[in-house]
Amino acid sequence: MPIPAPLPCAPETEALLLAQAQRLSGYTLGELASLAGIATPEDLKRDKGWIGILLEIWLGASAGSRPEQDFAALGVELKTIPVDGQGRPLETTFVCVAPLTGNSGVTWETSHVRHKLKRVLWVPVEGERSIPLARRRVGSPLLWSPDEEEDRQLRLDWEELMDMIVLGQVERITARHGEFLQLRPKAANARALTEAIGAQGQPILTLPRGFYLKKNFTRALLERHFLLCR
DNA sequence: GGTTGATCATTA
DNA sequence: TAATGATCAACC
Repeated sequence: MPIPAPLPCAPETEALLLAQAQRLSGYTLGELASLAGIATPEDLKRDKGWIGILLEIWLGASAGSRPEQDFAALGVELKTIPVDGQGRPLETTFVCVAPLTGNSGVTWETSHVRHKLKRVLWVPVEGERSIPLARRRVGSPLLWSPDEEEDRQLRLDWEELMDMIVLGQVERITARHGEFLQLRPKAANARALTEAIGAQGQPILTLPRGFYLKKNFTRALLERHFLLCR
């Protein structure tokens, strides 16, 4: 097997993207970092997005901040997901920031959540903290779109959460709302505030929130893939 | 502050 | 021990 090289730019087709991702499975993060010429941090405490950046480099996604999907021309979003030894997710998955104002007329069909999740390249990575970061291995990738059932599950949670936001109940939302999609803070710290709608319809300042996929959702999605591979 | 990339660490 | 609420870094 030839040693792989990072893609210099976004692949032109889904098939090429998937093929490159498949080439990476089995390699450790230390190997991929070294081959890409970047240093591996001791741990992720101060580099929480490092694995995501590393995989973006290898798959030819434009690194850094971008407004749209990782592979805009393909309409594909890249998500690395930390998993345990059984391939089960260790963390929830951030989807996008939740709009807390200006939501009149927004529907599930036109929502950022649905758009982001329309097509996702999932790349599982060993995530147990007992494994040194450099020795964690990349797993086999999955190019996924929500099926009817998954779309319905997400829509029901999204509608519940958005109703609360629109009705000025954002500060009453906890991570317990939603079976598969939850709303949680997404901020630099507790001092970062953004505008939202208060209980009396007045503007308030509150913590920015993000939509996250709960582990039961991503676990099922990865399991479905695993079953199809046997 | 807001976007991207997420995981940390305290609590229940 | 798992999940919630909090936080870290880079770029703009």
